[in-house]
Amino acid sequence: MRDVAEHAGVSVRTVSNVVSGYPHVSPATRARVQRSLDELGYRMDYLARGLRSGRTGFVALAVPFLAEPYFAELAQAVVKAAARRGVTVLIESTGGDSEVERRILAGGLTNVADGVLLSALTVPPEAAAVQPDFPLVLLGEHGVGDRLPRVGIDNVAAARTVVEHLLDQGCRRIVALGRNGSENGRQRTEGYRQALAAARVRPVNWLVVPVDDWTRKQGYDAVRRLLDGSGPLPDAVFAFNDALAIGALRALDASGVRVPGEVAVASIDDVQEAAYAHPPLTSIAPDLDVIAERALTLLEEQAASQDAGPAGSAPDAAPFRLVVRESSLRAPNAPNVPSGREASPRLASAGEGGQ
Amino acid sequence: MRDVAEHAGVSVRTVSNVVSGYPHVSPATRARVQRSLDELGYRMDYLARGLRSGRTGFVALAVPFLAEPYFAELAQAVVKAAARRGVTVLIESTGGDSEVERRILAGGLTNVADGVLLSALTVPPEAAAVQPDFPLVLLGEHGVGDRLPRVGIDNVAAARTVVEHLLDQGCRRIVALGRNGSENGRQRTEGYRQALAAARVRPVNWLVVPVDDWTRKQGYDAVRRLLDGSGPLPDAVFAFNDALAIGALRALDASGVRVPGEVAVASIDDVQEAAYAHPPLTSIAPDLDVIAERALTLLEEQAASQDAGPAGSAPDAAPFRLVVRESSLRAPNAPNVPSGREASPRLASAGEGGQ
DNA sequence: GTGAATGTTTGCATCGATGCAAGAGCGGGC
DNA sequence: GCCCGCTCTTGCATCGATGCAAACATTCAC
Repeated sequence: MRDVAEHAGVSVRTVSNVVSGYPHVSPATRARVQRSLDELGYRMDYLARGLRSGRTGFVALAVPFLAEPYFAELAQAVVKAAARRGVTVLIESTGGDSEVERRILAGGLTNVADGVLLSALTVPPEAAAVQPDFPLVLLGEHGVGDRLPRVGIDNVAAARTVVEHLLDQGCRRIVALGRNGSENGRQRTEGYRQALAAARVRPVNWLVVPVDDWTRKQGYDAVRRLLDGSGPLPDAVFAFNDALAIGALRALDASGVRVPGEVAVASIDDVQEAAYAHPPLTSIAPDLDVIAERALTLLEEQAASQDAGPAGSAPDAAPFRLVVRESSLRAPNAPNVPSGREASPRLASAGEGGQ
Repeated sequence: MRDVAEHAGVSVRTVSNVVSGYPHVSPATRARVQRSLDELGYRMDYLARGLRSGRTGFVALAVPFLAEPYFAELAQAVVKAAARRGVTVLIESTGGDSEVERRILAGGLTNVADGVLLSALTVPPEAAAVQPDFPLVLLGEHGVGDRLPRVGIDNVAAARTVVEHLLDQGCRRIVALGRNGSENGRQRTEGYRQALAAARVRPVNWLVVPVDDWTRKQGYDAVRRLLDGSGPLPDAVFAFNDALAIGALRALDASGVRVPGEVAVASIDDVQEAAYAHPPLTSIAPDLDVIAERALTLLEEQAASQDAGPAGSAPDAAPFRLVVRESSLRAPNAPNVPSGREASPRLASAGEGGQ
């Protein structure tokens, strides 16, 4: 910048004024500086700006596994929303390592980012208890410390919606696939329970199958074990996310079980892959755009407020929709076409998120 | 840091020495400073360090679409490799916008990252012509400016390997699905041509189907059109990436065409989804770990060399493997199990990358 | 006891930008 | 003719860390 100033014959400060769009610069000077800027190929050093001004224009997003489609699509939505605000997203993949997550909660990304969005598998309670001194919003995870602001769908309601749909299809022996140590898993189990209880399903038909993590492989293995077991077959599988459902579908197919004829399948996430599954997968579609938008807004509000740290959480949940596809239709007369979010509007009933 | 220095009764410089692990600090002092560090909850300001030292510890990775599984898995591999070196990855999603890519090539991420990894859909020739003044490595894209260093598989060889495999299975009317404006598309088409020519397939059976982009939807639509057309059915589809293949599989299934019985399908990428497709998809698996590792090494070398900019490219290609699954086996006697990379070693023949 | 060698600590300048407030130039009102 | 107010431009200090080299302390050899 000093070079540019010399080249244009003005002070460093004036160059800064031109670059940052300060209004009181004469057109002549502005033009001359601009020319020098171009000629010398000046590039702003964002670090220096960040150091002086305290704001970097970065927002950090930490997710457990970038290669998991749900998180990739979430990241994409955040990047898109951030671009609209002129903000660059710095993505970090924690690998689900709670040590890394702890480090982030402890402020490991402060100074380099104006705010942090954390999508943790499980927020350790003791970490959730402390009040961070930087803008922070949790994505998805919920319920542990309501002290931390959070954006996500109502997991209980989402699970209940899926199970109610399966009940509507005449299923009575529904497996809940995916309980693990996570809070999300607990809540989705709870939604499953509520739906069954409301429908007065006999307790002998309540089946909760645990898994280690929410991957295709775990879904495949769990269903394989289920089919090899001695108990009566279920007539539906409610998978806690699409990856588990995809694995379940493959296992059912491998065992020659017809879907949805013998077993209906539905889950939560509605990743792109779901519409191309075999058969196309019924799933809950969280509104990722709204989630991303709201999360960034919360960060901005925190940054603007004096105390800088996360304030009391706004507890309203993000909206979601149930996207019904062939995998859960017991009387399959729907066309066997991949139906995206807009492709089958008549089949998509509104979710109950947002309240 | 100043606060810590006062609290511990030492100079700022000594605190810096402790933090950065400078060897000549007496144990007593080190302990005292460390205690103050913990007590005051000191956090390093990476911006300031980066400003002073010129190295930030960040590497930028720009990909077109994070939500595309291939790029998500590539990003995951880069993050993992970077973590081993104590480097943090800053991921940017360009949205395939060539304007954004141009901005990155022009140095939009310099100063904030020590190096840039760019996975561009199409590198504009005029942008590839200039010599960047910062460490830069291209991922995947290839052939335009051999001046820019690049890491990726040999697309021609990969495509040839797939088509040879389909020919081995007895296929003679093979569709190449995925030509578009990209250099990658051109090269994969070339590999297809080479394989057919070597096998003396009659020109009437050479079918190249263009698409707009390499997505499931484009694959679905293109195959739909193909099946609705009047020409004789192909007996194999070689899709240029897994997304196209997944779309193709769905279209074939929707039309009641048996895979691999009537039409074999194979492609390139071997994303996790491929092993769970219906039927499990034969695909070329590029060694993403090697690609990521090599790309970071190239960045380091550039950073170490005096001229700082990318030097002449090391033109050796990254290794890949052909992972054979059910979708391409004309006599399907393989178990209908999702076979991951390690799951079916006997079926996986070595690729010819790396030479 | 003296000088050298090694080990430990410190001060100062600096990276590149911006916040702040003052200085320079100029036209108009009374 | 003087002062006020406005526009445009500038100098200086500063953000938080590190490079450099000097200063100080301690030990050792002769």
